[in-house]
Amino acid sequence: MTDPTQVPLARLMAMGLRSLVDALHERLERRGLEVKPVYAFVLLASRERPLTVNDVAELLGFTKQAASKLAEVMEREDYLLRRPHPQDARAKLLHLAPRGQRALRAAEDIYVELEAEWAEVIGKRRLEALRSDLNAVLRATHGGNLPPIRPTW
Amino acid sequence: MTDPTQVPLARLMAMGLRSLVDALHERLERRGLEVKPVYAFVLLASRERPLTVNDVAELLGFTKQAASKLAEVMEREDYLLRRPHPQDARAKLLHLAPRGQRALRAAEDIYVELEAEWAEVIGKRRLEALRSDLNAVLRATHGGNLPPIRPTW
DNA sequence: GAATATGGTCAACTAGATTGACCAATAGCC
DNA sequence: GGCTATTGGTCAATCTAGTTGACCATATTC
Repeated sequence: MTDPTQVPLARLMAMGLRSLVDALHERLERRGLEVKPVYAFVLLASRERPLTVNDVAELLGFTKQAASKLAEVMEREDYLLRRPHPQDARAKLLHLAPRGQRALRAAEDIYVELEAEWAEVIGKRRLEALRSDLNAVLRATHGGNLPPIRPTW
Repeated sequence: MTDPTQVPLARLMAMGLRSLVDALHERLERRGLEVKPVYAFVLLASRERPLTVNDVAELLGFTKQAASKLAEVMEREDYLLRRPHPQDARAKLLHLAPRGQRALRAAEDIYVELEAEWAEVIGKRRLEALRSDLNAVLRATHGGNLPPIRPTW
């Protein structure tokens, strides 16, 4: 059975998140990039294609108003560029601006570093297992989708 | 090498956390316990011995003022009981009040359920691996200790 | 026993979210 | 076609969970 005095699973997740986010942003800052944690999630999710404001709201798990504000700030700070959606005149696509591109590449670099450091402790195989297991569990418990990022606190 | 288009590790952690916290609190609420996520972490950490206000601050990763406020609210809502520390007249020990005891037991029950559900997807062995791998990585990257719980956002 | 550090609280403030009202454009439907 | 409902986005006001800063009482150090 599960030992009830173990560290709770949610706490492990929380600490893992905290640890990764802190390390990422420490190293981003050393490269002169002072982005807030939430920026990095948005940039990383914009790799394949530009997101809409609503995509951001869903991704992060907050209201579209809050997502709209965030997009505005990130545009003002030159991470994003709001441009009209070619197919839908209501929507806007959040393209990566030059600084956003740079921050994204830096974040990707740093993730490679961080994952290497994790692999040094538990090994490459176990790290990949961790990744794929989490993916599997999350999709299984959320009808094939991924849940929002922001923790309910 | 690491596929750069994969879901970022921090995002997996964030979603895992979110998923567990949401599920826990949904089920706590169904049992008539309307606690905030942060309460559960404090209660679970109080299992072995009562914490001080400063312990709570360290555990969660915020200021002692904020921890003090939290303790006050949790006392007012009958989850905790602030009592003088027998060895140190400055400090207070946060004992579990009756409702806190109940909430703690409920949370433990629900964690058993949730972990069983995760195990259904990835298996018991992999779940234990996940737990021990996270533990190992966190301790290794934090000088043997565990980092705070609250994500920097 | 003086100086410093630690545990805790009070008060004022702030950042980052929320709710609610609203407009413009699209989609569904008869 | 044209009416209605839905969707994408923003503005404004508000709320809340945290912060910073000042402070007191007790412990610790030398």
